[in-house]
Amino acid sequence: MLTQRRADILNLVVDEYIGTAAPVSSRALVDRHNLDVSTATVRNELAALEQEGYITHPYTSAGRIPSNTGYRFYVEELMAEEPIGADERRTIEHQFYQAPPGLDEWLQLAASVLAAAVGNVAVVARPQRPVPHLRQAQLVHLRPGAALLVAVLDDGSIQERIVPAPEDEGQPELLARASRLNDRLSLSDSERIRTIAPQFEDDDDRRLTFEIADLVAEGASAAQLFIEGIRAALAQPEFSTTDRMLDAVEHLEAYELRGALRPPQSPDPGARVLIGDENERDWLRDWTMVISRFGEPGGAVGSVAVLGPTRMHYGHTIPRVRYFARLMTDLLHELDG
Amino acid sequence: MLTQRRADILNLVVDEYIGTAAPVSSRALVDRHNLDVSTATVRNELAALEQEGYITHPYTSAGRIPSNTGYRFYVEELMAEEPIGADERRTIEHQFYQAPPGLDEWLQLAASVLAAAVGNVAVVARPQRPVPHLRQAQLVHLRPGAALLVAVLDDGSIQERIVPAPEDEGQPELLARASRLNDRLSLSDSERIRTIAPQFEDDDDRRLTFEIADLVAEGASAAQLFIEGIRAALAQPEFSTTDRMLDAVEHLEAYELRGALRPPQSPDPGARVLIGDENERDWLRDWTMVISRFGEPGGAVGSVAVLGPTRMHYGHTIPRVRYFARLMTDLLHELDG
DNA sequence: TGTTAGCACTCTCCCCATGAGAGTGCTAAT
DNA sequence: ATTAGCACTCTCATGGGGAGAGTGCTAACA
Repeated sequence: MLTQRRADILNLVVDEYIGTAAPVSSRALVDRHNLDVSTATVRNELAALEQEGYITHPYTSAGRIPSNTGYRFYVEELMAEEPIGADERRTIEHQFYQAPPGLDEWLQLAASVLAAAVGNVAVVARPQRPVPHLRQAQLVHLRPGAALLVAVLDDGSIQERIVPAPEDEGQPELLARASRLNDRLSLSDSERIRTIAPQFEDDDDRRLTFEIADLVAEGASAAQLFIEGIRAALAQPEFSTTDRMLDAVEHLEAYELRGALRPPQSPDPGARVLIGDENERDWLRDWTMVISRFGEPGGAVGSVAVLGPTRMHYGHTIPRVRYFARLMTDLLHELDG
Repeated sequence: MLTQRRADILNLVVDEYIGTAAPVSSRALVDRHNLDVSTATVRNELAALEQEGYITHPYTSAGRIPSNTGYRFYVEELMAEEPIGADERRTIEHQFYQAPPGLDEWLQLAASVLAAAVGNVAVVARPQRPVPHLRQAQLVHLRPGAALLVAVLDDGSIQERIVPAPEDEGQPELLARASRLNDRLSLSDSERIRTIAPQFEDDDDRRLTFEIADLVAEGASAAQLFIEGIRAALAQPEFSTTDRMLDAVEHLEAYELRGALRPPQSPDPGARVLIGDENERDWLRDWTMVISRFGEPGGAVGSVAVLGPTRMHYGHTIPRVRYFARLMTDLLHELDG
């Protein structure tokens, strides 16, 4: 365990490094935080902290930089959380009540406001149920022999597909068909829909039922992501060379991020912090991800996450990720009545 | 007008510069294209071409670089188009027939295949009608007092919104309402829907009709964009400094690109090429945009575009943009029967 | 035993001079 | 009209040098 003074110094080193992005010297610590010991004493403590693995040296004679272990200790024991002031809260919530109401609008807004608040990449994943159920299916006549099948699921998402339809049926017949199907299939998951299908006498009904089962199953696959703040994140000194920037750009897109976030099982009240190699993906080795799940247990669950360099303003970012997750939970409630 | 030889030399300069991204010297021209004149002669011609504004000098004694006028002349008079081979065509089309059928899937695929084919940013805009019409509206019961209003438009897009509903109505009543509304509103544009609204006796019907008119109007606003190939474009020497890369990243997002593409009026058979300051947006000053519209006149019209540095492989890019526009037109036909 | 002043040592980074190399423009000859 | 020849210009890579920032260590001190 670290002595009090050592912990204090580690705290200062991390704070300083987060602020300046430059290796921290003993002089800087003493001068800027009026410690009542000399730089030599601080140097001794720094050497000890390095010994124990909390900080490193880029080269023999530069200042100290926190290691991943250092960051982890900082996040768990030292960090002072920067609370969200009433003003900030009001400004943010105001934007949501001014925006046109609607889940997608709000998710988009959340991503961009959060990104602006933390100056890093913000990712918001649309809430999903692990097993979505059909709320209602609809058949829209397109032309003889083809219709648009639209399925509204219970997590609020809409799936669509063009399907073959009986040549001689127009909109009225399709409406009748849809209501016949809805009577039997409404509120079922795709598995159940598939088991019901064979019970339909009519060939077309049966075929359409399988199509509906497919659509419902699709609803459980990839969640839609809202990504913002790439430009701000890339402006940081960590990406000062073009190749690092290219690497980042390559990975900061929906497909890759979906993999990094992974499907949420259930909401969690706090925020998980994954620092550097605590992330599974290789390309995230130099990144930190702060992630929180929102929604109701048993209901649709989404994610709010912030991605940035390991040198991240943790005390600022973590409470804000938590706050946005809570906010989204509240907004979901509002939609559900 | 340029003499034949001068035009030939300009052609070579542009080809060479497109290939190497380095200023072209008289020596390089003579050696690599076994001209039967000396470098001195070529230098005289280059000086003349510079006089007439087709090429420039980065500094006193470097090779020549095409100017925007040079590129324009090249595109209109000199460029050899690189036709799309049967193999390439087959590979591309194969991907579309392998993909799950559906407009969005195809648009996404088009963006990513085109981006890979030209090594630059590809943007595909979802087809829209200038004045969309309602195909069918649907009301899905969410909870007492609220329903999801879903509108399917005649360009295949789906708009949704949560709306208040009479407290005591369940799904059956809402279905009846929807079919009542559809009978009157189907195939109307938002303007007409608004004029029909007052004819409804029932207050809720009237209110819902206005909501539907809103949704249909929204369908005419921002087109959905599919953007791919950012990473490839940024890897080019034009973006060799981080600030240029940051600039590019900042602008290469849906909101900005929508402005740059502007809503299409009607399909065009060819491809428009906008070089450097021929673009309206300031940030596109160093970019070239090759754009083509697809769809049927009078129907929904979308866009296929490629964005890259003015030093772009025009002979390769232009036919491919044209080809993808034709391909998308064909695929639209397939969806419409 | 913990703290501190002092100092030698190390490493980076910026600056600048330098020289090679690439290319042009011009002139005079063909 | 073309070309050889040459002076001239500008870039870019290289390396040396010096300033600056910081450390680690030692020896003195409370």
